[in-house]
Amino acid sequence: MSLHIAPSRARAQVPTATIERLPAYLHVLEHLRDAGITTVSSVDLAARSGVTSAKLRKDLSHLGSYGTRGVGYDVDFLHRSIADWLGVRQPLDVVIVGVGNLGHALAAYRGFAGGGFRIVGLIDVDPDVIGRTVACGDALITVRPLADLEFIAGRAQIGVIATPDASAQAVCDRLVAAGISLILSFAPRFLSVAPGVEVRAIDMSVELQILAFRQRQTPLSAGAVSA
Amino acid sequence: MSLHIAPSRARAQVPTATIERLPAYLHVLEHLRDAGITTVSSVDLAARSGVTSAKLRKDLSHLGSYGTRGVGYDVDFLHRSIADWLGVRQPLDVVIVGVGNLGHALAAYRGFAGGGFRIVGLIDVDPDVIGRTVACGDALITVRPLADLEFIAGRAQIGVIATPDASAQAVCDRLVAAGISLILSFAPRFLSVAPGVEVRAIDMSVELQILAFRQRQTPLSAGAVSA
DNA sequence: TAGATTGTTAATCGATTAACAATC
DNA sequence: TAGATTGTTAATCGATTAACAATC
Repeated sequence: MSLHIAPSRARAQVPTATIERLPAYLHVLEHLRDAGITTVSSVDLAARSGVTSAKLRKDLSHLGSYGTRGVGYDVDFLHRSIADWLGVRQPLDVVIVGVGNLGHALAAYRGFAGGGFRIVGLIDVDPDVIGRTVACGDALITVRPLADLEFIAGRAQIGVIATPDASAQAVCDRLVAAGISLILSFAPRFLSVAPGVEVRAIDMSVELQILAFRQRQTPLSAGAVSA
Repeated sequence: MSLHIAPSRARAQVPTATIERLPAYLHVLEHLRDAGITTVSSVDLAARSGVTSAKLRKDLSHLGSYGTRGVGYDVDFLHRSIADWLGVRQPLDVVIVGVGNLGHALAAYRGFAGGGFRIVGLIDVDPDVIGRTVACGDALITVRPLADLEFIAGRAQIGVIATPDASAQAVCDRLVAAGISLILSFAPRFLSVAPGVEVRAIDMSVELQILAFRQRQTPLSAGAVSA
């Protein structure tokens, strides 16, 4: 990586692969903390996260030096350090477009609050759904019509697309036009967006296909236990 | 990769990264086919899939030679070839444990049938939900009690865990004990399983955190447009 | 001091990319 | 033939791993 551009914020580039694992560590650390465990070794934490200890130590070493040789990591301190580093402490506002079964499931999802996210808006087109109140963590949010999308999106940083496939691209375009640059999509279609907008797409069917194929290709497990 | 073991089924190992992209190509090809487009170039197909054309050609080259130089790929032939190769033609049976909002969303998901999956069972603990009939694609499936898990699992190859976090590991253990070796989990916790069992976990909160962080780290887009 | 465990090094492995010869 | 596009090569890049010196 050597895209020098700009006065460069020194923070030595952390590998993508590492970033994608950090939330998992965070989650395990929360479990440990809740269980009253105060210290953990890289071997233990790694096993609970489904990675090797070498990989875990390498990952953490990119963020800094948070452990004590001969002892391990302080659960609470490491958790705070990673959370700070990821920027989880400063919650991001989320708008969900499409309040069907999936939208409801997402709204009800307890993990959001803990992960530093706050649902600030729910949008749908169905007259039967518009106006209904949905419990999102502690808050009660009223479902608003599609016409209000721009207004609501203006208050959010993240847009979640949980609409049918056919409407996904249109919704995506409107979200981007309203200033959203982070989109999580559950529609089984590739969304094209302007440069600078980050899209992460989850397609259940694709996930199942990958899973099914992996098994077929490795009939005699090569270590198994995945995250 | 050189894990020689066993009489080795020659089929030259295809890279994991390639396998994970194949379902996306498949999906775009379906769109093209439905739109009546019969031929597509690697540049076009790649753009619609969110990858570079070099990567696409390299990926396809691992499966075989399905294009025509100077012309491109026949949409229908390439689709059939990839589908055959992935083994999508022979549908896999799925049991979903946990029929809350997420379970319902999964059951209603149209993409499953097209992707070569068939839902054969729904399990829940809630007396209000047990006995209810849910439309899964064409089929109507009745939600059965947790006690029936082993019976239903015996008829399935894939288990989907859509229960609350607290029950996930227990359900996972029972699925594995019942002979399931492919598990897709939506519980935000790491599941430990015996070697040979493949687990793929999707945690919405983790997905959002990765998304949010990516944006923070690349303030001036480095190409953007992701799959 | 002896035992334990981190943080880092260097070697290996796998994935991406650009370029182009082969060929329609 | 001229133009287009594949399939493959070789170079680059990034991620994983094992081993160990540093240090509690």
